[in-house]
Amino acid sequence: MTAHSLIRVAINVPLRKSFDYLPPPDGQYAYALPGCRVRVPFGNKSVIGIILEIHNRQSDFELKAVTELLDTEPILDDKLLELLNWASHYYHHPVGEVIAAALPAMVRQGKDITQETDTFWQIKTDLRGIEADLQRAPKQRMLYEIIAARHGCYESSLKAMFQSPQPSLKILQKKGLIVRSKPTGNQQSISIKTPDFGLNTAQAAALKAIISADKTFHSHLLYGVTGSGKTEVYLHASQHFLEQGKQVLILVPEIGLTPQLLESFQQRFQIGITQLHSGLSNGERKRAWLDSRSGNARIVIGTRSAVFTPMFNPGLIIVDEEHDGSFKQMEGFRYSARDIAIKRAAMLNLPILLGSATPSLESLHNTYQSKSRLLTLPERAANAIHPQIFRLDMRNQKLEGGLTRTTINAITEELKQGGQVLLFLNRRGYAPSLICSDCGWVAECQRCDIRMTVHKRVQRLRCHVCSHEKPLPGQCPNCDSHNLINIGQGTERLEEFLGRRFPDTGVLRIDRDTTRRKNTFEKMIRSIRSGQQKILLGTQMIAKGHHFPQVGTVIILNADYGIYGLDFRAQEHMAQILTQVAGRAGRASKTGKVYIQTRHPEHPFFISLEKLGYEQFARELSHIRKKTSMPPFSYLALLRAEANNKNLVEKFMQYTTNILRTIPANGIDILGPSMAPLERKAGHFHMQILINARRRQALHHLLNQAITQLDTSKISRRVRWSIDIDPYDLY
DNA sequence: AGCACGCCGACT
DNA sequence: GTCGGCGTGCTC
Repeated sequence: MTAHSLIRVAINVPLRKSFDYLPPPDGQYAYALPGCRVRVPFGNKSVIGIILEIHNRQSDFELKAVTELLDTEPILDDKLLELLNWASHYYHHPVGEVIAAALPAMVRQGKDITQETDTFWQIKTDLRGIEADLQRAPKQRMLYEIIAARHGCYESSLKAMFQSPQPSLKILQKKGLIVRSKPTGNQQSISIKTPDFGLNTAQAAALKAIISADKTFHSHLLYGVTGSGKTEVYLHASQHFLEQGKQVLILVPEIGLTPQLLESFQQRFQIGITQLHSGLSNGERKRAWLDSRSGNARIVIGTRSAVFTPMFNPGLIIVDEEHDGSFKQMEGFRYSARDIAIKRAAMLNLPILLGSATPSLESLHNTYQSKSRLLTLPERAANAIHPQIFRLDMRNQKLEGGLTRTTINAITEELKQGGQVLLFLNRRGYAPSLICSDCGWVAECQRCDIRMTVHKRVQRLRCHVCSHEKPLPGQCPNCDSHNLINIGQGTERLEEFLGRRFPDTGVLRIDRDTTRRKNTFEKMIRSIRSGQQKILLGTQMIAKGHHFPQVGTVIILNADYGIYGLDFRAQEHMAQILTQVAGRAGRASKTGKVYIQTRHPEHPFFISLEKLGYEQFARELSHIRKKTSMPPFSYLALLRAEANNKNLVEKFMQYTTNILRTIPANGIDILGPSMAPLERKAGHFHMQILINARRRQALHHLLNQAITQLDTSKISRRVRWSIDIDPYDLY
């Protein structure tokens, strides 16, 4: 480093640039490296930034000096920094904000990250003779056994495996069974608890493909229906890398919805497993982050933002339920954790495993293009009995509680046989609209262009867009009539109806309203498995990856979204939901039944999906996308803008469109500007421009130029605008 | 974003 | 007279 070196710093502000500083005044300078945190003067305050680069280029600014260097070694290694830089460019999002998204709050705020001294526990006495002591204390016994099996263990690893191990450890220490000590060095060796399950031919082939080139980038799409044994492949593949002393990163859509995956890993590997998800406190998140970074945690399982977790020695990345929309961040820095995971694997030269029973068209397309390898797990023989599917015409039918006669008979029949019934309705609340039968008044949100949903139990009207709510009126606010009627079906109303219609049967509703409190979802899942409730109903939540072995009949109430849906992904989504939900029906012993209520029973959508099965149907959808030049055959960017003044948004959008149209570009369609499908949201007017490009390169080139102009324009400061690369939906 | 500066309206 | 509204500019 020369004396002229400047320090380029990323700061968490929405500006698409970084800032140069002079080295800190004292000898800390020598340690200043990319990836270290610094405290710097910024405007008239002091903020934390991350060093991006040390360089000796000229600067046009009157530079200030770094106040303080906070780390003596980088907290983000070069590879991770490179990934974050790439993401910043790819998503056209300010680096400072991208880096901020990758750091736990405490690290971002400049808190000390030296790991608090981690107690290392070892076995002092053999269990012989005192077994009785631990007979009544299963937790202590488990802790003891883990410490014994691993020849000693860090307390932090135990914390990652158990709720709060400290009290039990104290007691074990008092009993003289364990002792604090120095690490012996071989605690990294893994212990595999559950005996190895054999793999079937397809699983073994998949495993072989994954580990055959275990030190180079390869993308694998593991395609298999629920129960085909994907988890077993994850476990074996992980084992291969763990045995080499490497770490495994596992991304899941929502940790609360996939507790079995975590359980499987915890049961199989007596090794540091750490979780990263929204339910953690700031302290816990920092701890998990540090454990992954130090290599103390060997398996890291987390949601979206865990894709940025630093790792000491990464060996494999797994993305479970890769098609799931929750991997896409929908606001602020709008990234796809799945896509970034693929990029990260490529940069680190590691294999990546994407798993799904209903892969996204993008991932399937990658396999057709040989960018990814398709590993198919056929159904196990026991599950090969496909459910019977019945499409029920809702037209000209007398509906009871939104259900056709046939549907109700099907429920009665299943209950008679002692099985469970699962009803899928993607609408929470009691009824999606409230209208006055005398004057035609409709309950609408004052701040959004949408009808308010009736929530009967809490006696309130709620807006599902902006969460605005108000008391349920007793009479029409317009004409004082008492004839207010609920229109349509929500899960709450369906629950009420089913409770009345089947009074002797337990009914369980699972949606965001009934699972709001922590852990209720898991409790409900357990309760379903125990068979207490015979009728289950819920939204999307119940469609995600759970085995309910006693469910014999599945009923889908609003399948028509897949036909009417304006969104270009509507059919793909509905096909995924139908396939996943239908996969819940029936197990080895008897054929399951799936009833789909629709107004278009003869629509090709249903016929093709049923006839072709998911994979072939996905190919058909892919042809349509190709014809219409939509992803994965084109690349999209959505430029959105909002303001409380409609006029202003329109002016900004016109200005932006002019910029976009004057930049020469090949193979690019600019659609819009148009009002967003929901013109008014929470009192703000929304507009958007859709940019559809044949080539990614051209799209980025266009955006870079347009953004430069927008960033320097006055009007852009008066609206909130953002760019969404590879948007998940067009809303 | 967050903050300061600055220039016009309705208050003690 | 001045408190405060938000339009404008700037952050190395």
